[in-house]
Amino acid sequence: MTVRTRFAPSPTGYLHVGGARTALFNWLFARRMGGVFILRVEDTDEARNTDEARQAIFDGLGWLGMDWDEGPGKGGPCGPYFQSERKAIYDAWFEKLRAADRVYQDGGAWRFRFDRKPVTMNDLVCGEVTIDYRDESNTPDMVVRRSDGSYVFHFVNVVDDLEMGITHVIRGEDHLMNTPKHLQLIEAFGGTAPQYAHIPLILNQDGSKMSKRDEGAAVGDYPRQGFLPEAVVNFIALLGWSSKTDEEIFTTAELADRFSLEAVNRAPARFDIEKCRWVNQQHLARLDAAGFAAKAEEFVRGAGLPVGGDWPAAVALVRDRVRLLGEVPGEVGFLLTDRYADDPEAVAKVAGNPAATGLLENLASTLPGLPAIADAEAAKAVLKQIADAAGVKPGALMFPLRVALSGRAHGPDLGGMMVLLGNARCAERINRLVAKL
RNA sequence: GACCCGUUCGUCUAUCGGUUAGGACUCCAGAUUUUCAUUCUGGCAAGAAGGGUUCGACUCCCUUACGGGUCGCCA
Repeated sequence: MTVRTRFAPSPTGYLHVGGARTALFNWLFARRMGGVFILRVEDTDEARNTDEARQAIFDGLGWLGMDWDEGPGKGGPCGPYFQSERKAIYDAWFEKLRAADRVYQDGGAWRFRFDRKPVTMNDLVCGEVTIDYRDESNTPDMVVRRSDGSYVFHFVNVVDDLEMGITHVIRGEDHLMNTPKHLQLIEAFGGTAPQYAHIPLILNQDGSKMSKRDEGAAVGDYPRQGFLPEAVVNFIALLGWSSKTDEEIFTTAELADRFSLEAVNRAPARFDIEKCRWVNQQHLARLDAAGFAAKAEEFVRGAGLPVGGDWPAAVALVRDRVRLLGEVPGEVGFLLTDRYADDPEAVAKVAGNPAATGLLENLASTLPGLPAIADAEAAKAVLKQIADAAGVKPGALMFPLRVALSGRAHGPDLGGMMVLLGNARCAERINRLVAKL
């Protein structure tokens, strides 16, 4: 029997990291088992559904690289995959319940009559859990159909899992107490229950429940900041799952190769955006030069910077200085354009050092007459020559020069900067700074 | 409140009765670097508490505490 899993979000907000991780575990499990991953949109709450939310789900899953085998835009033998289009199916299943006298009307709504007995589930993550339905006060008969004729979550969720042949339901722990209800419905239908795996929730750094407003909560925010989808997938996989080895950086394919429900933890995990950034840096570091440049280019252009001929060299010079691609424009800007802002603090520091001006002037007047600086070694030689002439160490010239060339106190290798900028441009920038001193 | 699930460094985690309790993020120190970043080396830091069971418990059992979840004509 082939494994069939599903992600069944309701389009009522943005795609949340918690939801993304639920989707990921379903996707990973299906891929690992050579099964089928289904996307089903649970849009039964007309009042709260929005088109933006629906689109956010598609965009988010697409960006993260989770492709679905059946679902919206893809079709499949169990469609339609929007619950809002499955009314006839639900009506038919509801009739079964009525014929079996398992529902009764209450205030216009229909309630499902629970079997008053202990219900035991065997959860793949939580183990054996029993809820006693003899205690009616704790387990009142549930509404399955509203007075307006529409069906509630429990009903449609169970019907669709049955209709779609779902073999494994992997969902958040907030559904654990719903499972015996679903088991009772399945029994009433005479169906075969899927296996359940309830995964722990994701909490904020402070242990509170993660909500949509918290930092890092919205999957849609990640692309803009320059996270790589594989890095985000890697990081959220590590929230509640472990490879049981010391390795933690995995490609999505590697995760799909190693994933198992047995290795899923039972305790909720806190979300640490710092570590997420570190994971992103690790994935960035694994990109080859061309790959990194291509991804960075998008952000650099987005920041309104020109991507010129020296772009590959410029990006190579700064690539290991960033954890997010969104940081690249700020790092390379001065290499791509002459129009960048000087850091007033850095300039003030240079101005406070009287010896710096003379050094810079000497360098600026020497540079144009020199052959083009070919590499960092050559650059150092030039600086040493100027410094020696003034009887100081090269270090005395380096900070002022860095500020002159980049407008900032910190940056990439100074020699590399000089090579990229060229003698003439270096001289211009030095003169420009000297004029400000 | 009732009913469930959980509890190892600040955080993510390894350990499936016998370990100096390991790794990673963060932080600190050192090396490299003109600077910052990167990289490398080293360091700080944990079994919630109390009872059992056992030759031996982080690991099994019980109690308490704490955390989370669920108790809708939301999903």
